[in-house]
This record gives sequence, structure tokens and C-alpha cells, in this order.
Amino acid sequence: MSENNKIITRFAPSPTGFLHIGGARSALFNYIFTKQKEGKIILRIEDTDLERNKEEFTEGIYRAFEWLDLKFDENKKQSDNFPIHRKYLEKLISEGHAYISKTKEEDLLEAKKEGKTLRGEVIRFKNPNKVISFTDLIRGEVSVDTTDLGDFVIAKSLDEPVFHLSNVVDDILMGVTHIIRGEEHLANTPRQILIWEAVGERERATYAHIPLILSETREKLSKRIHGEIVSVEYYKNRGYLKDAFINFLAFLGWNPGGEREIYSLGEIIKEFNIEKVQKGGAVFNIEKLNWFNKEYIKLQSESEQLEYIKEFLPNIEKYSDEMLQKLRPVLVDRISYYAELKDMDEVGELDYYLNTPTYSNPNEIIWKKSNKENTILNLELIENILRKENNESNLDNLWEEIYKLAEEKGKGDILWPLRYALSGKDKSPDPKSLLYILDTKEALLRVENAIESLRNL
RNA sequence: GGCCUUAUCGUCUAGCGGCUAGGACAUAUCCCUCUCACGGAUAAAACCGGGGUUCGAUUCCCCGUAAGGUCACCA
Repeated sequence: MSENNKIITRFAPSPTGFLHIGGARSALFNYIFTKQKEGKIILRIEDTDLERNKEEFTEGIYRAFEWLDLKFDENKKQSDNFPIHRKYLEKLISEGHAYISKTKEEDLLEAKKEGKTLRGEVIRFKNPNKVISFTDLIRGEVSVDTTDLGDFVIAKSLDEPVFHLSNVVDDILMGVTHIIRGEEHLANTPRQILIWEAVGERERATYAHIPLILSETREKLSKRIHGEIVSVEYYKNRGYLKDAFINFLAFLGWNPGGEREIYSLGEIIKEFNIEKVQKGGAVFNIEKLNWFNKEYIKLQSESEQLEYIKEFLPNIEKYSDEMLQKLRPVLVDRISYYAELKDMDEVGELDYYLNTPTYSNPNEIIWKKSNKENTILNLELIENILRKENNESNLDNLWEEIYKLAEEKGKGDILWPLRYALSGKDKSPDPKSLLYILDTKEALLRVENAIESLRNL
């Protein structure tokens, strides 16, 4: 593709909040589309609303993209272009496409009642009142009579353009060829096309409006009512893997056909076809994300898993490296995202790795089909084995002996009390894993304690 | 309310005139098993309604219905 018909796209968030998952998906679709066509993608921070903008939100957006590892070819801030926007406003006015409009007294008064202040005059676009048709890559032909849009405001003053003007002028100036954005902008498109045509200069861009991400109740997901789950950083902080997150997001509203669902970004770029993007909104289902994430955790290398564990496991300083190594498979097996380690820690599911358990209800040491005497006897047999193997530290031998004993005496009658003695819990990983993770000396102590508790019963 | 958009299992979706309507998540049951988790298997579960077009509609058209978006001196 030659340089002058190269595809140019942009993602244009406003820094009035953290990056929304819907925004992330828009950006992702832009990114995928652009990479596939070997085009250029621009990140343009739309900071024209001076009152609501915050630098921290811009930072947050950058951080989110850094996490997702989506890199933009250009980084722009719309406010840098205010002088240019002014020139275009002047041009539109002199050509009769826009005019300065006095605000009506009654509107001024009404706004005051609501606590808002309106400018005495603003710049409005002179609506030619015609039917605008465009081809949306996802939706096909869309056609709207712009008459009922009226003469809409495009700037508060020559130096304060608002969204429609800045957005269109920048798209024209930056050579944007494809505008891929959320469906909430579909209704804005006709008036933006009106401005685009009034400015002239360039053939208009091709539009594609991607469906919204919906809540359980099928409405647009919003931070206000749906909370932090709409923020991309939430997923980063909860220990989701960016590849899983991207895979999930891309498959919300699109898929390559076929039955495979685990696709790397590179594979998605290869397979992507914007015309196959779903038209209807998609309900955001965190269960499915969790499944994707678990699949990606399984795909991680041991050292990657260890890194995440070190980041998310509470009281990490209390675990030795050796123990962490041993703990890794057990932990990874039980989570879909790494922050679940914190949840497990909070409910005490990790206690027994660090602390010798106490048996508040020793009856639970006894297997359901057994009795106290038998259990004490069996634990003593285990105790003997542990004592014998204590200095050899050969886990395989140790386990072999215990398992032989279990087969002899009945698995439940050996394995249950052993596991309970080691964990102090009715639910826990299997005793072999526990023995593997715990020091043999510690295991012996726990078995002795359990016997003691039973005797005192 | 006006305008725009959408409509396949509970959810994400495959399907692009003829299929026992396929897969995944979630659910249930079973297997594995001392418990939990993992894993494996099986099951239940959908074409919004009504008219056309057609030999034949989930698929094409129209009308309803429902849902969503948007109607700012926000983006």
C-alpha cells in the first residue's frame, strides 16, 4: 500500500474518567483493523472540555494502554489544536456555514435556575437541512434527515470549540480514513458529516460503529451505576492477564467462526473482518472472562506464574522461595485470576501453609465412616512413618508408604485424618500435595497435635 | 416522545434458503477421588410475534413487539 492511501485510524477518548472497557474495545478494534491493513493509528486525547478534564485521567488512559501493550503510532492532545480550530471556525463563519448566535433571554434564565451559566453568544452550525446517507462498515446504509437536528452549537467562542467541531476538524487534518467507534456515536455521525462537508478539503472517512457492551440488565455499562468493573485498570489490579482480557474483549461482538476461542492478538489481527462484527450489543459476562483468564494462566510458564503469585499473594515475605515453588501448582489450579489469592487468604484458606492449625472441633479429624479409636490408631501409624522418613526427605518414598498404608486400612480412614491433621480444614488440597509443601518436621508436629486433640476429646 | 439501531439457548455466539440449528461460559448429573479444586463425560437449554416472497424460511421483504443508543454551550 502506498503512503498516500495508507489507512489512518484513531482512538479519541476524553480524559474525564478512567479508560472504560467499552473504550478499550473500541481502541482494540481500531488497533486490530489498523494492524491488519498496515496503517497508522493515532491516540488523540479529546480534552476540549476544560472543566471536566483531569490530568490524572489522561495518565490513567496511558497506563491502561501500557498494560494492554497497545502502542499508538502518534500521541495527540486535542487542545494543542485550538488555534487551528479557530481558523476553521472563522472560515466556516465567513463562508456562511456557521454564525454567531445570541442566546435567548429565556434560555439564559432557565439555565440559571438549574445552576448552569450559558454564554451570551455561541457559534452555531448553519444546518442545510438535508438527508445524510453513509455506509457503515458494520451496519450498512444509514440515512438520516438532519432537519430535526437544528442549528447545533459547534463552539462556545472562537477559542472554545466543542466536540463536534474539534473532532471533525482533527479527523480531517490528521488524515483519518476510518472512524471506528462505539454505537453511542451513531447518532452524532450525520451532524459530523455535515461539518465535514462544509469544511470540504477531504473525502469523508468511512465509519464503523461497534455495538455497545451492556450490563446484565442490557443497558450501557457506566461507571456511575456499575462501578469499578467498567474500568480497565480494575482488571489489571485484579490480576487478569492482558492477553486473556484482549482475547475476551475482541470476542465480545466478533469471532472468526469455527469453534476455537483462544486466539492471540496476532492471530486475531490475521483473522479479523470488521464486517463480521456483531450489530447488537453484548452483555458483559465476567464468568466468561474468568474462563478465558484461567485458560491463559494455564498457558503461562512456571516462572511467569510465580511472578504473578509474588505480586498478589498476601504476606509474601513469610513464604520461602522453595515453598512458593512447591505451592505454585496448587495455587494456580484454584484460581481464575490472581487477586483470588487475596480472597483465599482473607477467608483463611491459606492459613495452614504458614501456621500450625488448631483443631477447634477434633471430631472433624475423624472420617465420616470411622471412629475416634480407629482414627487415633491410624494417625499413630502415619506418625511412625513420618518419624522414620523424617531425615531422609524423600517425598516419593514417604508417600509410597503412606499410600500403601491407605490401601491397607482404607483410603478414607488414612487420607482424611492425615489431610485434616495437616490442614485443619474439611476442604483442602490433597494430603500428598500438603506433605510436599510442608516441612516433614512440621507435618509430624501436626499429626501429633491432631492425635493429642483426639485423645482430649 | 422524535430520530437511529438491534433481535438464535440464561450469557457470548456459528449459521449467510433445505442442518437432528453447532460451539463456548454458566447450570445439572455422572466419572476421577479421603474433601476441595483440576480434569473427563453426559444432559437440559434458543431461532420475539404476525403477514408475505419461495417448492421450501432461523436466513430475504413488510408490519408489529421488545430492547438499546441519541436528542448539551459533555465527549
